[in-house]
Amino acid sequence: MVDKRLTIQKIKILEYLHSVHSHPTADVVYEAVKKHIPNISLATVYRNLNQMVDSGDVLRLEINGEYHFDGDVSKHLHCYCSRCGKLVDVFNKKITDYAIKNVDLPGFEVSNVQVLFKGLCTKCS
Amino acid sequence: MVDKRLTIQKIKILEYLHSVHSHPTADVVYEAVKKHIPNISLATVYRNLNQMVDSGDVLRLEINGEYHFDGDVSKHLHCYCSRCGKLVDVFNKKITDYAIKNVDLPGFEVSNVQVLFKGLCTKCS
DNA sequence: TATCTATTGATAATAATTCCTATTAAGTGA
DNA sequence: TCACTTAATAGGAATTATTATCAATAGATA
Repeated sequence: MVDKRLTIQKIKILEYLHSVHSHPTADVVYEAVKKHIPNISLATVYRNLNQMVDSGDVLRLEINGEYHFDGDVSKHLHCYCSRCGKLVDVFNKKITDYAIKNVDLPGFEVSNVQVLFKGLCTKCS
Repeated sequence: MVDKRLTIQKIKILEYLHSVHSHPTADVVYEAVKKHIPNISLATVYRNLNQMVDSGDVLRLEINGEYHFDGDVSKHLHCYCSRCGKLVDVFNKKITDYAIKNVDLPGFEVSNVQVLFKGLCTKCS
């Protein structure tokens, strides 16, 4: 019995996400994967990205009304420049660990913490 | 010389945001303010909400592809139930303070930290 | 290799947000 | 108080990211 099939589309999408640290939007992923699978559909990209988010293999961030996808699901934070739009990773396990340890939400079962620093990057400030 | 005018629309929008803790979407704000200003336009609500976000008088959260607005701009965290969609405030200054103190981003000027806990609420888990 | 059915490609549909423009009304100064 | 300037509004059209639909295709299993 099969209920999830491994297709070239899925492989190439995940491969691309693992090869970059740029937090691409679905459209950017689409353009990149198109180089390997010229007739891939944008719907397929969205469909698979959402599936990967649901299964926990990909992270989805919402910035400025758009979804950004991240192939790195290890605990890390993000930093966003409000002026130029640059979005970068921040590896600081201390902060997420501290947050989870101290949050104290009786009954609430935390599965994920998202931390986003907004401000101005070196070039823009 | 005037460059920002205080209109009834703005006043009612802000009044509404200050009266609730439900993190309404633009549409919900629109329906609420309509009770006071029946012919207010949805575009006006969006225009003013965005203006308030830019000026720092209102907070904007992105959850599930929608903007949610929060009239409380004091430092606090948010907690979101992935199943029922409930979004609640978490007042825990320790965590944001710790995050800002420990983030260590040379050159980056942090103006705001957003912390979102995702998981299952008491009823849903 | 034949079969089953999950997945795809193409495109239509949806929905949140922004844009456009004639009209209205805040704020200012006479 | 009143007229004037122009920022802001109402209403609706336009835009755009994302999702739904469905016949055709291609993974997995035996």
